[in-house]
Amino acid sequence: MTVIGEALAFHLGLIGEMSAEDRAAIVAVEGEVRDLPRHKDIIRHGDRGTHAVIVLSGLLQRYTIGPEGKRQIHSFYLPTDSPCLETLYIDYMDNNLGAVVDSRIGLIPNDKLYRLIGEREGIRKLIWRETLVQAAVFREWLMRNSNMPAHAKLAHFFCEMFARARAAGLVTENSFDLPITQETLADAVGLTAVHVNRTLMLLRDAGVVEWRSGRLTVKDWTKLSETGDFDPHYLHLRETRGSAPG
Amino acid sequence: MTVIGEALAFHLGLIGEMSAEDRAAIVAVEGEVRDLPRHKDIIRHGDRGTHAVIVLSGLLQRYTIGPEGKRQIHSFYLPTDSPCLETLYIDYMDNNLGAVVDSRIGLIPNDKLYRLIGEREGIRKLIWRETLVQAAVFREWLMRNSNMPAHAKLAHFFCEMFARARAAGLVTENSFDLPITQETLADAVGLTAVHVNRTLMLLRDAGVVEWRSGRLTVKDWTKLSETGDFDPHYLHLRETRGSAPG
DNA sequence: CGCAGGTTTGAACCTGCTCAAAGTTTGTGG
DNA sequence: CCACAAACTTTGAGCAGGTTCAAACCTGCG
Repeated sequence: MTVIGEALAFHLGLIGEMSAEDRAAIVAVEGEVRDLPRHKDIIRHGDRGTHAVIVLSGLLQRYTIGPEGKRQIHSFYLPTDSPCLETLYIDYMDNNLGAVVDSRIGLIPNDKLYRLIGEREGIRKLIWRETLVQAAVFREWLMRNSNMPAHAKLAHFFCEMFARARAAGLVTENSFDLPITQETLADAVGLTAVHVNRTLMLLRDAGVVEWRSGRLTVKDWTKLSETGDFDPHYLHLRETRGSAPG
Repeated sequence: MTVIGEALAFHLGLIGEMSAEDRAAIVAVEGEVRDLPRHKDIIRHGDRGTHAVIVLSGLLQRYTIGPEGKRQIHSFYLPTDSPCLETLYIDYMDNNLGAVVDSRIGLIPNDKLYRLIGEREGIRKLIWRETLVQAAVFREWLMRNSNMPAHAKLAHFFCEMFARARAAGLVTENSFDLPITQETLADAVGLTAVHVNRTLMLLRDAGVVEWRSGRLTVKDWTKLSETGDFDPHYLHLRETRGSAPG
């Protein structure tokens, strides 16, 4: 039983059923634990992925840099999230993965996962499913960033992060760590830092959310999810009621 | 050997190597061929996917409808494309799949694919890979719709469709069928039909593309791909030179 | 205590939106 | 093969949400 295996089993358990045997097999997975300082990348555009990554603490981001230096963030990864399962069957990366703040990650050699996938159908299903859920999240971000006005974008974003944090057991008292800057948030939702700032003040004044020193508190979930037109289905969590706090 | 199996084998062959045995197994796959009239959906939000879909002729679109009736298109599917491979391991759909114009599709029962996936590692890899490539496309659309000005969005969109059409062997004389309306295009790139129209005229006047009666002709690939800052890597095509015409 | 990174503010600007109407093309029935 | 309707494209003019650039203001940290 390893920290990494433990985290992976926990995470996969959030999106599907797992037999005791499968769980045991996953929990036994070993890998390298590594500390990743803030702003450092672990995977770069063009790399050939050889390891799966799992977040143990901190926060990671997946992003690309556009031609005029514009950064588009594709997703954030909370502790127990595992980006890069896609490296299993994609030859080389078309985006970057880096640490938003000092983080601790686990690296699992793809070989180990290939073996599990080949031997255990249940695990194969779960890992495959995990990659599909991530695709669903990308689609939702596409919808959000293409079609929503600024205040709805922010609300939707907060809802997603809250729902995921909650499922991962990271929420206490309706708040959780979201250690990103307004600039970073702007790069995620496709707005300017300035405009994010102004919009944020509206949400704050409306008593919907509080966001200070890297910790987000949801003051009024109903208003927040209505503002962001948030429907957690796309996260395909087993416990979909995970969307409402309580 | 069936039309459906044939098409699927061809499509998977575009993104990875396939052994002769695997090819034979795929080509033998049977399914139901069905005609889908324009604007009719084959899969709806909330459905439980039981079949994989493969486009035989026409054009499909994947989309969601927002709260104010706004439609976001997530992707278009050209002949031989196969949306919905994800239904294999996702319980229910979080989006719709419908026909843009009268189309002919193949329906493959998931059971048949489960068997192939379980028995043949090569096929498993290819199908999984296909679902991952689609995720990469969603990420690219996210980037495009979040960060690019109108003219670049259109150019990028045309580049992608052209590159994919070309890989699928649908391009002749630098042109291919793109039977969508400006309204539909607007819903894909996150603009208004009016603004799409105006932007289109600029590209046309600049001699970059011609788009008339549902057929797109690329007049100047270099200018087009520069305008759209298009890099075909994310399509993960085996023949990535598929991006340049000629 | 002072600095660096992050947040807040202001004011002018511009891209893309809205609404509404006029053209044009496509398809259908007579 | 024409006539008509429906669908799609084009045009205009005013408007607004979000951007830009620049400066001031916090806040946490060494």
